[in-house]
Amino acid sequence: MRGLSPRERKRPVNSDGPGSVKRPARPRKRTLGRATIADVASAAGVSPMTVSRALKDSSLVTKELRDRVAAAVAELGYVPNLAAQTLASARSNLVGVIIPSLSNSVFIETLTGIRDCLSVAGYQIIIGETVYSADHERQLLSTHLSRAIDGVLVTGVELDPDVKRSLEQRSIPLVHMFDISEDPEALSVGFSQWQAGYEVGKYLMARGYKRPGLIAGQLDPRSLKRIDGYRKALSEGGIAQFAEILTPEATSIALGGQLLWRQRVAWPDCDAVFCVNDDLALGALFECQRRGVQVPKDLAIVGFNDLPYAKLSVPTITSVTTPRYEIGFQAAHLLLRQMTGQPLERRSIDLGFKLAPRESA
Amino acid sequence: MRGLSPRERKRPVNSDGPGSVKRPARPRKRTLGRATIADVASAAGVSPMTVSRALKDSSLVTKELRDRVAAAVAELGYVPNLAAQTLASARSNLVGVIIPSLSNSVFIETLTGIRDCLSVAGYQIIIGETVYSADHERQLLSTHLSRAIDGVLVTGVELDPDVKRSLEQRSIPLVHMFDISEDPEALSVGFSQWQAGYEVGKYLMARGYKRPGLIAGQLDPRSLKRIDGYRKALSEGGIAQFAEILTPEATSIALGGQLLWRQRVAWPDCDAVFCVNDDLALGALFECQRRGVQVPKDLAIVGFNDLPYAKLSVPTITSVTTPRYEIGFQAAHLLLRQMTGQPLERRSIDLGFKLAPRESA
DNA sequence: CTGAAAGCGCTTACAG
DNA sequence: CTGAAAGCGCTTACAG
Repeated sequence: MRGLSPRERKRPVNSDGPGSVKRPARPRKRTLGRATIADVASAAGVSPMTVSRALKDSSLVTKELRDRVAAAVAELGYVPNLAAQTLASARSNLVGVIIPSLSNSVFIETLTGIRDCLSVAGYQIIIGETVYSADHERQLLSTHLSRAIDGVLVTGVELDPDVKRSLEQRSIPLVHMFDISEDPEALSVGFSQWQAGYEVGKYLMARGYKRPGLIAGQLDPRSLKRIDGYRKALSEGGIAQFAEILTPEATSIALGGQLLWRQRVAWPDCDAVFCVNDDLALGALFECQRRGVQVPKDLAIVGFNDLPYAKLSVPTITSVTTPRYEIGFQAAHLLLRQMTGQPLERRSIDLGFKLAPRESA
Repeated sequence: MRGLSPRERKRPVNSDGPGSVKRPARPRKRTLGRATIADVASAAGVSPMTVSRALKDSSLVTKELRDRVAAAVAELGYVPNLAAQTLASARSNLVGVIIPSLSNSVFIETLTGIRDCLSVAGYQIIIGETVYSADHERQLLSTHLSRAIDGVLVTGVELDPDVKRSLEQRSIPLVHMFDISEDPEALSVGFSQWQAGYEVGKYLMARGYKRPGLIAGQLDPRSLKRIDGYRKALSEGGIAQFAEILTPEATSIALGGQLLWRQRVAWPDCDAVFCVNDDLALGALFECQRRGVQVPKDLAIVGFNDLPYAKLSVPTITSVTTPRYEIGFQAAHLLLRQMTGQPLERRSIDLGFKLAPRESA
């Protein structure tokens, strides 16, 4: 300790003087026994502030003190208390991420992108699943607010007005993902869902399919936009009546099979189906295989998102490749710039999508 | 406010007396403008403690005050600051969950089970992905420690000794998931991975397959145990040499196809393959279909975990159903009891597994 | 049932 | 470059 007298841990001492009328409460120990910054400080023979600085930005502290601090940290197994840090600095280094569902693997890569971008900047993420419910979303945001998040990433461009207000009120930066906001003020990273649906429709028409149908579950805003774009393309191709099965049920491979068959029964003359996501498409493909419907000869199938199995199934599934990882990464990057007050080149980033023609259509 | 004089927000006032030598620092505002418990208190005409109590356990406060507090909370849009709560109470209401990977959908249901159990008890979870690396796991735990987690749920029964020590040191409850610990002290919820592999081997032998092989990626401890059990069953059936392709590569549907073919080339006489998980099995099935290998006639396929597609693919995939949701729920429940100091009926819970014979084997 | 005081473990904002 | 003081927004532990 190089002759430096270690400082005492400062705690008010109960010097109950003779003049005191009421007996003041004794100082109470409420500590957990974990090493604190004060422990490190006294072990290193410096002030807590020096420890704090050495830990944050070592360039502010001389090498000698820095080394002493490092040694003390290692020796005591000191782990900073982020609750205290958050309270004192009013920064949590926490970013809230709101996604519809973890079971929809579409969002997993996005989470990875977010994490890859944010972790190097020292941020952690807390994930909230809305389960496609606005109520849940509101609830989640409130929880996130109580954790004092520094920013939020939310799936979709539509947001509950109350939620929006409380974020603005606290000036918590927000970036939308998976779609492009119409609001010029809003930050968003994604692609045009409508356009993607439109191009699927155009593609099927161009391939010569005469009677394309559609199956969809979930019916979240993004699916609805794809459906809308798809319809537009069909109308432009002269198709007036849509052969669609829509249901609010949660999407799944199993649901794909069910919807496909309902669709077949209702419109046996359809020669193609757009499944608004790949899980539905895979389920539809399995159902066709089981029922002896040849894909694409009897029925063409198009999925959406290009999940890993789309290029591996037999036949491979025509789908739309979406930049899921990139959406997460870029959205996080944009949020980072906003949180740190850096200038933004643009407020919305359209990452596009890509139709991937394969064997099924 | 019913004639009650709202209390002033107590902040030290700069009464710089004439006797003072140095000018004391002015009190500094560092607040964010968000309503605090003190704001609610003065709006409701009560003390902060009453607000705190009304919010936590309303039975401690008279209905009248409770209502006044509720009104003030609503009016001010008060959201409690969990960082302050954590710091003051030394409880974070945060549970750390360590899983290998979010992209492996096996763990998603487990997360749901955990959340379902913990959320009603008022706990939030923070997820850490180890990416199957012990280093990452150590790092994650350290981050979780700095967030002052009240408990941890970790995948697998093996744990870095350092990590274990620092958890014990802080007496943070820990429950292992997905396997049964041999350590009688440890808490664990899962099933016997070894036994599951063993039964797959027995099943294939019983079905008359003469030359069963195996493909595996990842090679995490649980896969290795399954492999081990599988080998044991084969040995007992008189098979001395194993037709296996093992690789540490991350598991995926695509990898399943590759490994299957390598396995075929190396051992063309194999009549069955155990794929240590369903993704490998699905990839293997696709590869067979593409290569014209009939399943199960030419080659039987068994997967593991019984993911949704296993019962939907054509042919359906024989697999082992694992209680993933239940593991999460029960593990969380056990952790909850441990965290709240309730007695434990048993320290390890074997939830079992179930072989699901289907078309592929 | 209610409240005043002190403390949780950090950092901000100063001062030197 | 370093440190002493005060404060962040809650709760604990008392006292009445």
